[in-house]
Amino acid sequence: MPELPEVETVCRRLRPVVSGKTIQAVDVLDSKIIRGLDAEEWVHHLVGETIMDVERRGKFILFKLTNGYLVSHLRMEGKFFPYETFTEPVKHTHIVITFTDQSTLHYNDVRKFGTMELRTNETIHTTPPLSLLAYEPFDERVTGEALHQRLGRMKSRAIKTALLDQSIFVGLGNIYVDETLFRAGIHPIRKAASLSGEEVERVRVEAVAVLTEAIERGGSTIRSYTNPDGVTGTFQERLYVYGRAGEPCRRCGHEIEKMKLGGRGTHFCPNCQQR
DNA sequence: CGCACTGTTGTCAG
DNA sequence: CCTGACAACAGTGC
Repeated sequence: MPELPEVETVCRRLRPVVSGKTIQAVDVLDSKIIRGLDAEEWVHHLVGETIMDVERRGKFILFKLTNGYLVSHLRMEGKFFPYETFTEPVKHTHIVITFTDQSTLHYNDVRKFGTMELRTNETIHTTPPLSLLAYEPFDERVTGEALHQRLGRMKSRAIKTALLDQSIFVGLGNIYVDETLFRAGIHPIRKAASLSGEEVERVRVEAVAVLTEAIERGGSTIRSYTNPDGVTGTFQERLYVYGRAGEPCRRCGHEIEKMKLGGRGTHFCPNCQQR
């Protein structure tokens, strides 16, 4: 379920629930989720570890362990369900972590795109996947000037495609990139290199604003099937373009359009976002 | 039934 | 290098 605001919301929810707990057992119901190690070795490393903290880097969740980190990415539909006692896993639950106090944490993922892998304290930030990420969007090193320079080298890419590239800008996914470009008044198919410094700064400011507001509202809950983990955001009520094709623009009343760009559904207002 | 679509990203070919 | 297409998977809706 995740872009940066949803992942941040999950981290905030899980942090008080799992911090300080020690792993007693791990059941791997589908090993496809695990990367890098055999399921057996992976489980062996985890058992006995205490979760010291839950952090976020981009769209990754970092479980800080006594030794190293468990790095988790939810991709399209990954979810964590914490339970106070033993609970029968629901459909599409692939990993069950049992703590020494008998509480559990279930990883559920309908499409099985999500991943979990182990990293040491030394290598976590210097090896993929985290080493491939740009700075956090709230980092002061992310300036309009730096972004403008980087985008200026992308001869043929559309601005939307460039912003979805996590090595260029971290945290935006298909919802928030469309919202960012609407707020900045930039058409999604504009060539990244064609944006002026002033336009790039506007994009940066709006991206940070959208991400911040979405975090405050607990993220967006789009395809709203019930989540037992209680993570249901309300930011979907504040969306200007995503999922609003055919509806009137909240700013000018023009009909919101939807097109295909780089294989992704792309929503925009043809009046507010001129080419 | 068939096909398009879905909050992601790693891989591969040109 | 850069870029776009596609795959990984399961479900929903038309």
